[in-house]
Amino acid sequence: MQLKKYTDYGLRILMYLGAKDGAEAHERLTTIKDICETFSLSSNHVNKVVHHLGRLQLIETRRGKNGGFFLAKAPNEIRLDYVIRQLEGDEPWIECHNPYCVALPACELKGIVARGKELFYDYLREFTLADLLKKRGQLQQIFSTAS
Amino acid sequence: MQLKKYTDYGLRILMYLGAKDGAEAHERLTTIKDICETFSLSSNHVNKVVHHLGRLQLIETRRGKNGGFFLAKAPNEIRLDYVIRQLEGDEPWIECHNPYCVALPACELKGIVARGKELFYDYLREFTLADLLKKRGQLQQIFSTAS
DNA sequence: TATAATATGCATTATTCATGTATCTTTGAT
DNA sequence: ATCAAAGATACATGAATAATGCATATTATA
Repeated sequence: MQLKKYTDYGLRILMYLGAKDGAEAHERLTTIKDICETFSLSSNHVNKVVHHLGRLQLIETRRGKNGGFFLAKAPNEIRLDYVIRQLEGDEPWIECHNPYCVALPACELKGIVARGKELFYDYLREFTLADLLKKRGQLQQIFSTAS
Repeated sequence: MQLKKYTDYGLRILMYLGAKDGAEAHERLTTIKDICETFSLSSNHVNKVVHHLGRLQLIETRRGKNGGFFLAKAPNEIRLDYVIRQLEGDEPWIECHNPYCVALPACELKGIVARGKELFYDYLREFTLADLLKKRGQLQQIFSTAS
């Protein structure tokens, strides 16, 4: 029971972009290479996450020379429940059908777990990317000296 | 992001035993074979889960001929948060150390996710095995005609 | 037109969960 | 006593999915 690295990487990318938010346009432009060097990750996976964040319209991506990506919304408009739900995938946390469980018609469990899952996301809903940037200065410093 | 089948099987076993709770001693005695036939599961995995439930003192196991296992506590004393935490393992839902994340010193995320996880378990804490047995009659019927 | 960036699809590897096989230990029945 | 039936235990194998790698297409700019 753990979030995927995929999701984790997505959040780190948003934090990286958020730390630059408000800077000049050309300063904000970040490449996959930047992310990989900063967090010591392989470019393939990051590539896919960036693409996904683009499809979700959380970031804007620019192809071609001098391309890159940047936040498409203000940090306080990017809710954590949405990001995690989307990157993680939103399947039930308990599998009643694989293999099929005979108790299913009389089972109270699936509802309880499903409600618990919603409470988890309800809590995340209270936070946005802006909350992840409380120590923005420190993050900027970390990111500028990493790589 | 999903509970393990291992955990799921554990809960099903408890439901099976709970449906029999209160019956004569020899009626309550259940074997791994019974469980496997009822839920169409392989005995190996169930074996391990039963052993685990025994170590947790949620069930009492009896080796040897005419052995088996049965609930060691009343259903309303078996809290779901405990069962799931123990069977599932209680690691953090986000991995900051694999690979190590440079943002860690200034990261607000791990705390938020950890708190969300606790809210999930806090909710489960409101329920016991007894709550999974609301439709006890129906469950008994299902279990007696399955296999 | 060359180059540097993302986009995309497919292949491979790694990890973890699930399952299988074998054998040991315990206990009751014959 | 011995046998058989049950869980206990250790190790091996298989399956699923996540993570990573590779190749190439597409796009945009200098």
